[in-house]
Amino acid sequence: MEKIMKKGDLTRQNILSRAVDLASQLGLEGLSIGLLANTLNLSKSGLFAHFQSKEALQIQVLDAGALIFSEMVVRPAIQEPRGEPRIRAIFEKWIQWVQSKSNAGGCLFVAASAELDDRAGPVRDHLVKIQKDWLNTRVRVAMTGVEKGFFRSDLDCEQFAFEEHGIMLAYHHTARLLRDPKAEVRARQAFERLIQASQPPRSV
Amino acid sequence: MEKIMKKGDLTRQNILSRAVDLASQLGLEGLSIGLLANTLNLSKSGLFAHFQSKEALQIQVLDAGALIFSEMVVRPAIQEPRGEPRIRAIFEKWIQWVQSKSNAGGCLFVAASAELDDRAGPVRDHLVKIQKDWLNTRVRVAMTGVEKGFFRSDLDCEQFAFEEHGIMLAYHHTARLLRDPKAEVRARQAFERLIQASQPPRSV
DNA sequence: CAAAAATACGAACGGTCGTACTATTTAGAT
DNA sequence: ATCTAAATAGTACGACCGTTCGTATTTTTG
Repeated sequence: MEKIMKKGDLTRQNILSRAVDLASQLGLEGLSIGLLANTLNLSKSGLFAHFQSKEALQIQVLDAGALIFSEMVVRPAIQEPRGEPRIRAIFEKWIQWVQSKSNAGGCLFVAASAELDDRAGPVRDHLVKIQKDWLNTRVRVAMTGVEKGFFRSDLDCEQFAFEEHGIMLAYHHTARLLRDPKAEVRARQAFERLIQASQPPRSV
Repeated sequence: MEKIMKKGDLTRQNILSRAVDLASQLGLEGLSIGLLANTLNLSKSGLFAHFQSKEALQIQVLDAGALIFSEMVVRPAIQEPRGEPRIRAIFEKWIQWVQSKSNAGGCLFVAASAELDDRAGPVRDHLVKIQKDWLNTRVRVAMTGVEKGFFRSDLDCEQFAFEEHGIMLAYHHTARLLRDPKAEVRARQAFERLIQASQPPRSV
């Protein structure tokens, strides 16, 4: 049974795929229904009928983006063995995600975070949930790093995830806005320092 | 001679002050001339006459924001003594800047960076210049930290500034989007770890 | 105080925005 | 092949966008 999907669902997926691209460039607010329809050779009203409001579209764009992120970053990392390999895989895939050509406009969530951090409403709430989920995932992975003995037993895993996030944000900024070719090296260096500080004290 | 400023320059300053606020909430693109005029009881065309285009307005908003940042962060930090006090003052004032009530919509430059990182044109170029200036300032301050012996002589000062920036970005995200009350503690902890790693090796 | 220059206003322009309604086309089931 | 329901198109709406222009008002200057 391949055909669970009616035709409408297929075009909706098509729309969302393009919408994720555009939203990463123009932001969730800057993404307009008319423009989105034009780039897909659809009528504005025909496209609009798939969502009942722009707000609903924005929420589905976030979900579609999160799904891609899961497939490109979370899934391949999760199937690495627990401990060091998985921790390093997350960072590696995350870097690749930022560089990914499908992210022509930069990471959708970096853009959306800056855009929505001071707005209220369901779109913001949805973004917060997605971001907290991703944070928690990384906290848990750090915990398995502790269990496997790769990390110190007294490591503050939430602190680890916080600092890891900071490295990625600085990388995003340095690579995408400043276009500094050293950005990736800087990010890796910072990550190695974070790893080292999280490991059991060196036997001297 | 107090009156170098004609009346028009005064209102222009007023406009820019409000515009910086609004832009930090709505972004540089989301900031509209009509709305800006309304909140100031000005006519749209009267306001527009001060700038000849929205693009010019956006550039001046960035400059106005950079000026406020200079006065709230750079200047007080610079007049601290070289070395550790100045380095810590930068971080401290920077944290206060993010919390500052004048930044109701979050840091203008975080918002603008995410918005403009994939656009071309003079507004983006202007933002890049401002951001590079700030980065260079911090690199130079780190260098004086080396000269004063507070930091290791082989410290990579650009790397230091990169990681410092990451901590602030993670703080911004964690405090403003996630509304995590532990954000500030996390940021301080990360900064202490960065400081410690930058200091001369502990005599054991 | 008058002349000149700077500043602000009101109305209007062509566009695009999100959304609502109605029609037309298309697809799937019988 | 026909009927029904889903999917898309068409049209219109009021609101707001950035921008222009002509005019009125205020400020500065001589």
